[in-house]
Amino acid sequence: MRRSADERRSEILRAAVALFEQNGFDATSVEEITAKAKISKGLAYHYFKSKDEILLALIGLRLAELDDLTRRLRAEPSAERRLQILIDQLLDDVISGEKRQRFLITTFLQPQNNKLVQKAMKVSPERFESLQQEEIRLLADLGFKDAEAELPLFRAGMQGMAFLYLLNPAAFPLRQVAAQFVLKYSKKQEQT
Amino acid sequence: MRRSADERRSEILRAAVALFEQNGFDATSVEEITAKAKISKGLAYHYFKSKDEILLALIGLRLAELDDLTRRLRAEPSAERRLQILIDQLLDDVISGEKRQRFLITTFLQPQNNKLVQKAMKVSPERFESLQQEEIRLLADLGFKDAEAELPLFRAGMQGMAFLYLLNPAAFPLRQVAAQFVLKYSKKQEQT
Amino acid sequence: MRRSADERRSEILRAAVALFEQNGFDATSVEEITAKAKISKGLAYHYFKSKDEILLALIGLRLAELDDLTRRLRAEPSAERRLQILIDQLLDDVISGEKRQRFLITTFLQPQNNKLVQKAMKVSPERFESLQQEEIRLLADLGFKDAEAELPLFRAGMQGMAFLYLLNPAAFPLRQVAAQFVLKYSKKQEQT
Amino acid sequence: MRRSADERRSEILRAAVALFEQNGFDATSVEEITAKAKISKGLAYHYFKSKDEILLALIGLRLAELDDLTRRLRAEPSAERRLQILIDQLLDDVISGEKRQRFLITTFLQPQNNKLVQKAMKVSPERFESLQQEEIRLLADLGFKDAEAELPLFRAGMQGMAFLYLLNPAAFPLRQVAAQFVLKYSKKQEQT
DNA sequence: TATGAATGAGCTTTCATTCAT
DNA sequence: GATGAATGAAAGCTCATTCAT
Repeated sequence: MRRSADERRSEILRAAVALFEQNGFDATSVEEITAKAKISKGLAYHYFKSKDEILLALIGLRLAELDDLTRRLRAEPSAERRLQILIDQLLDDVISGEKRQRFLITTFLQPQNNKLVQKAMKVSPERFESLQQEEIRLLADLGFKDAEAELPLFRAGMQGMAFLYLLNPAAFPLRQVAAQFVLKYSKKQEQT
Repeated sequence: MRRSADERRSEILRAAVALFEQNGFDATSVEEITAKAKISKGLAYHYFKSKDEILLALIGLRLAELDDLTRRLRAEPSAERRLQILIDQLLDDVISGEKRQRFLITTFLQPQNNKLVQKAMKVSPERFESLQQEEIRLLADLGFKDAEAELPLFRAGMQGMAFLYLLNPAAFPLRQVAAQFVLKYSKKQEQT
Repeated sequence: MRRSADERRSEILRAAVALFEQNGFDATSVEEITAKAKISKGLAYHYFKSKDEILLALIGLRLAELDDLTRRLRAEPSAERRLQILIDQLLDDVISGEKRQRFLITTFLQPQNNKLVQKAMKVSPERFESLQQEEIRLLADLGFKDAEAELPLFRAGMQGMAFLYLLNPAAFPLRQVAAQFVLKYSKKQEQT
Repeated sequence: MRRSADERRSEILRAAVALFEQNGFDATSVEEITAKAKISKGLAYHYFKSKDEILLALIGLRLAELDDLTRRLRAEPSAERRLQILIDQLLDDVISGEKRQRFLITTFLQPQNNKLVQKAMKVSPERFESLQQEEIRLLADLGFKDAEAELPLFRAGMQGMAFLYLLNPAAFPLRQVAAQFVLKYSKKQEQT
């Protein structure tokens, strides 16, 4: 069955990510991926130079999604609504994409993946810069005088919620905590 | 060379943790561990039923350290100083034990380790309960009317700082952010 | 060197059976099998899921040979000649295939192989039924009024000869005893 | 706990035989044997030079039992009762000692055990000779003119019954067939 | 006698990758 | 493009045996 190269690549990536999420990168064999994608092993190596390249492509796809978030933040004038966009994105990533998020986090944290991760991030470094600018603008618009200084703490709160939920979803009331978080940062305007 | 059982176990664990931190659990072979511990492969299996059991022992050791933290919190009357204890512990874990912390986090997050992690945590479940009680007491003493409700957000901030530092130490000014964090929570007394 | 899948499977089985006969299943390593078949170790696992599966295939091949015997019995009208067919088969199995027979017997008798043997026999259970029917018909045609009741004793005699020969070929005059056995069962017509 | 050497040896052998019967010789480790016998591994090697020596001792014990059978046959004047003694012994060996019998047969048949078996039988070769004399005498007394010529067929019947029962106890009505066998050989007096 | 720490060779199995077809 | 046969290295684990204590 002839398909376009892009279609093929997508099929392989779709199969791979499902298996990586479930069993981890190391515990997933190329054989399993190709079986799930219903292609031969040889063909997978036609499209990807190695198993690592598959992971690389996966990370790339994920990072590309950040651009969309940045764009949406740029387009929204209201600071409150921008804060809500960020929170909604977090909730969606972490609740709908629970397994994927766990997989990405562990991939990024494992030192043996360092080179790979560096490689993936080098593709478009301005990506992170743009998002950060949006976050700073948000904090400034929310009333923080030194928004840049506030950013790390803001991010820590965000990532911390995500992390604790992923660690034990049943034990962490993510939606509720997220609402508290929004409240805390919305009120900031009148303070500081 | 004959050694006592405890000594040997420790040597193996010491070698294992160093390698796990550096290359990850999967990428570390039992052969490498025993080479580093300067013993034969067979002997490792004399002391640990499997490679997984080595990891289990390692996690157990780490969790046991929590008890010490809880004890120190209990013993300290001043809320401000208790907050500082928590922060210092965090800084120490994450700066001095950067690699180890990364290793533990990824171990806990990877779904393929679920059973293992469950097993390790079952050993002493009251451990987490006690620490949580201390954290709630701290927040209450810091002036939070509903300390229990505040806990998740507090923890999110703490874990988020640790996480962002581990993700990219050079890009996250941990000490500085931690200071901000302390400030924010110390002031709470007069608010809410 | 590329070969067809069937060819390869046969090569592996041929090598395996020779080694199993000589040294036993447990004492034969997959490495030895693949060395003898002049292929890599990995390839054996491409064709057989496990070492056990190789044994399973071997047993299957052997059991399939029973069908041929049943067919030949069915086709022969004379009872005397049918008795001779059975005896000839026994002599052939046990004299030409001495080692193989010893290997099969021990494989079937060892309790640790129980599951394997059950699995191998489940493939075609009617096989044994058909052969048994032929044996009963033979005994009936040889003059036994209750052929079904006679069958176990008949079989015991047959198997006993085989067994004693295999136990110590030099000490058991199989051909001669087989001739006595034939004589005894041929005369039955006039008796009982 | 100090015990006599003989007691110790017996304990080890008892443990070993139970495990060998269940899992086979190869699949039983010395560790398992010593655990079952509640002694240390070192001690087992104090009493037996090797794992093979344990098997050797086991076979020796079994062969020694033959002497008792021979003695009982010698002491009994009635041929019918002697036949019954043989049959009873067979039934007992094979029904009560089903697993053990299976283990012994496979041990004797496996070519890799040849040297071991030879060694075990060399201890007292006259043992087999004596029993054989008794069997010949029995057949003669039962009315066979050429008892010596009849012996192989007689033995084949005996061993065949044992073998078929061990192969599949549920499918072979041993007691009933044994009764038929006795009948057949008892009547011989008037024939031939 | 008695222990169990220690070894080292060997086992089955997996797997990323290559390549003839 | 597409297949799957083929490789070889390495992994986790077992085990008979030895030996210091």
